[in-house]
Amino acid sequence: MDPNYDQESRSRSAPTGEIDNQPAEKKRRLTVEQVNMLEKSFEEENKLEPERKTELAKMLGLPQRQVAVWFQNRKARCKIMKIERDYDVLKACYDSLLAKHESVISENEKLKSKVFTLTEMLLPAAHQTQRNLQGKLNSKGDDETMSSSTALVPLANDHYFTNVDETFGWWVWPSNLM
Amino acid sequence: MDPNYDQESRSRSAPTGEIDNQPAEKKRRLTVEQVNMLEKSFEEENKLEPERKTELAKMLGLPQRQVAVWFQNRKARCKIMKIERDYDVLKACYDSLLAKHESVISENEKLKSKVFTLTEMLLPAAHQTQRNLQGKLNSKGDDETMSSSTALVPLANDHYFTNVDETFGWWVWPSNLM
DNA sequence: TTTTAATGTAATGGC
DNA sequence: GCCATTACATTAAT
Repeated sequence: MDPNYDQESRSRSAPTGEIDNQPAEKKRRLTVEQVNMLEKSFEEENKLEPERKTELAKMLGLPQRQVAVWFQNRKARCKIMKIERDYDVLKACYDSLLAKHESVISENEKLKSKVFTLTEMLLPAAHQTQRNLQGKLNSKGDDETMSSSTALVPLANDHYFTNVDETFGWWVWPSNLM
Repeated sequence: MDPNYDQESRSRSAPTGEIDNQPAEKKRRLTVEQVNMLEKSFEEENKLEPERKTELAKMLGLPQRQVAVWFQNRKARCKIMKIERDYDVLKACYDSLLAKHESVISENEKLKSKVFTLTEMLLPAAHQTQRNLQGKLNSKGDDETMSSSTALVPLANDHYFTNVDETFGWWVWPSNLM
């Protein structure tokens, strides 16, 4: 499945070679063993102390300079990988929050509807109270024509429910209902 | 300010062997003029057709290969810059949404409180209805000890208001209030 | 098969 | 030592 590119074909200089003996050649590509060891070492400790560098270089048969370069490049790679991970994490958070937000919005709508319903349910009581008061004041009542939409209490509508705090700002509750 | 390198190519024979004939040694860095021109050209057109490549190379005194490589690297840089920009944009969106979310949550709390208040306001009416029913059933009423928290209707609490749909699921509205 | 875009990796030089 | 830059290699896609 995976193309087994052998590690020997690319690296012309021997793995044991200290410094490339070929003058004009640039050596490329470390062997998989070298990379594995470097990777393992990097995982253990991101920072490369001079001592470790020397040790690694000797173990891998590489110039210290190359080991140091490898670590630097590895760190750089690490950094951009981090950026990508951060993006993915943030994206997930965003999506999650968005879902939650929509859920709350939905709940909000239901609550508004509920408040509306409850308010309408309170209208007869308010009406009753009002009628009682009126009955006491002028002992004359005609209430048959008064529907909820023409009640003394203004009919609640969407506008009133837009700002929750003001929903009942305009109305004083009858004392017998408080 | 900038070290003026000559633009003659370097490069030795590569395994894949490109057109490399100049024996000149390692010259890295391009001059600012070269970079400026490449940059300008890149802004105009991200894609590098062979013709443009030839023209640019001639204009800059660089091997075509080097121009091509520069464009490749420039694209790569472009990409990671894009990732960073995307992150920033997403972050801003997230913060904005979070603020909105919290605002809605706050409104939600107020609505719940409102529903709670309205429900309590409805209790006397419900109580009254219940008392009337009881009066008809057993003609015996003691209601003085009945506070809102011990009303026949369960007292609404936070739990009941957590899920809006169930807020009144447990209670049947008295027919005279519907 | 040839070319190239995209990606990965090694190396250089400046600060 | 960290960083951006340059260069080369490799793989996928055409």
